[in-house]
Amino acid sequence: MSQCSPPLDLQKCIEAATNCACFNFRKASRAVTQLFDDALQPTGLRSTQLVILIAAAVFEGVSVSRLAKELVMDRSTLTRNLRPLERRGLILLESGKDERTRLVRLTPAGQTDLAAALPVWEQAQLQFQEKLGDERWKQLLASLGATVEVAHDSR
Amino acid sequence: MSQCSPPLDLQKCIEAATNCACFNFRKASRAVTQLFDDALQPTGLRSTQLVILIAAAVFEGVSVSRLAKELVMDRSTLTRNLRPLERRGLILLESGKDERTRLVRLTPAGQTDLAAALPVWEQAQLQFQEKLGDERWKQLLASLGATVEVAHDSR
DNA sequence: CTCTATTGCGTGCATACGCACCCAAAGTTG
DNA sequence: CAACTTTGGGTGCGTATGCACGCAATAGAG
Repeated sequence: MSQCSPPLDLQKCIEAATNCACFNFRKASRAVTQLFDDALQPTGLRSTQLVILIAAAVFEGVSVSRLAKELVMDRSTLTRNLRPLERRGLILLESGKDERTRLVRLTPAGQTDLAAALPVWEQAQLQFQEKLGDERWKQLLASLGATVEVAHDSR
Repeated sequence: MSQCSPPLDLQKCIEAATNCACFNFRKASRAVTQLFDDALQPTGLRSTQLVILIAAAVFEGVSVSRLAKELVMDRSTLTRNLRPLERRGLILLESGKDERTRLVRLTPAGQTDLAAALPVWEQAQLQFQEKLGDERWKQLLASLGATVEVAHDSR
């Protein structure tokens, strides 16, 4: 068997570590998540949970599947992410006319907590924007959107 | 008690949903991760695992803590992420001179799998770059780096 | 109306993520 | 050296993530 495995190209590894889209996105995502989780701590909500509450407010009475599509998230992931919020009484899952669907609604407590968290979120967001530079953020936001389209919609 | 909770401003919610850095980063991160996990499936490695193998190759014999810092990841997260790779015999954790440290090394099997996965990764990366636009990706990569600095180093 | 395909959700499984906490080894100070 | 501090790691807990699979309700075909 003269078939030997290709030698491990360290240079390629370094290049991959530097340029990998997946790695760099995940890394940035972790860093930003921590920043926002930190800021949101006094609200008792994680950034992921705040996002869900916001989406529940905007898409009042939406089904789980539809909401998952909006958030570009697996349906089963959303199902589980809803659980802690439901336990804490911030959202409610009720059946629609179609007995299969489960409609997501904000409870009054959820509305209160969301309303209280929004200013805290805004503060964190503005601080981040400022530190990154408004112009750069604007551009970055557009690129994040383009990335989702490229990565998700072409699957 | 005339102290009523602030009314829930739907417009603010929509604005938050649209602009939130955390949400948009996490969303993009999910989409890109799926794209790469998809592409990497024949290699038997997830994108997160490939990244760790690459890092293990580049930082040969590095400690867990140091590697976690490099990857901008919690130490305990890395500890657990190493486990499946160790079980599969792709990496090895050995003690250093300092009895506290655990040094991460690629096994021969790990080197083989990594070498085999690199071309697959490159294919996925190039495809993504091409669809997003090379110039845009270049810019985006720089902004991702700046984001990590802003979000992480300022904590 | 029955049979079948589709749709909406949930669960089991495995991994990914980070905080709080604990333990042991190494360094520091008196 | 003994006592304290710092450092490197792991674990318990709870959440986040998605795939494969299964179940029930609906829609569609005949």
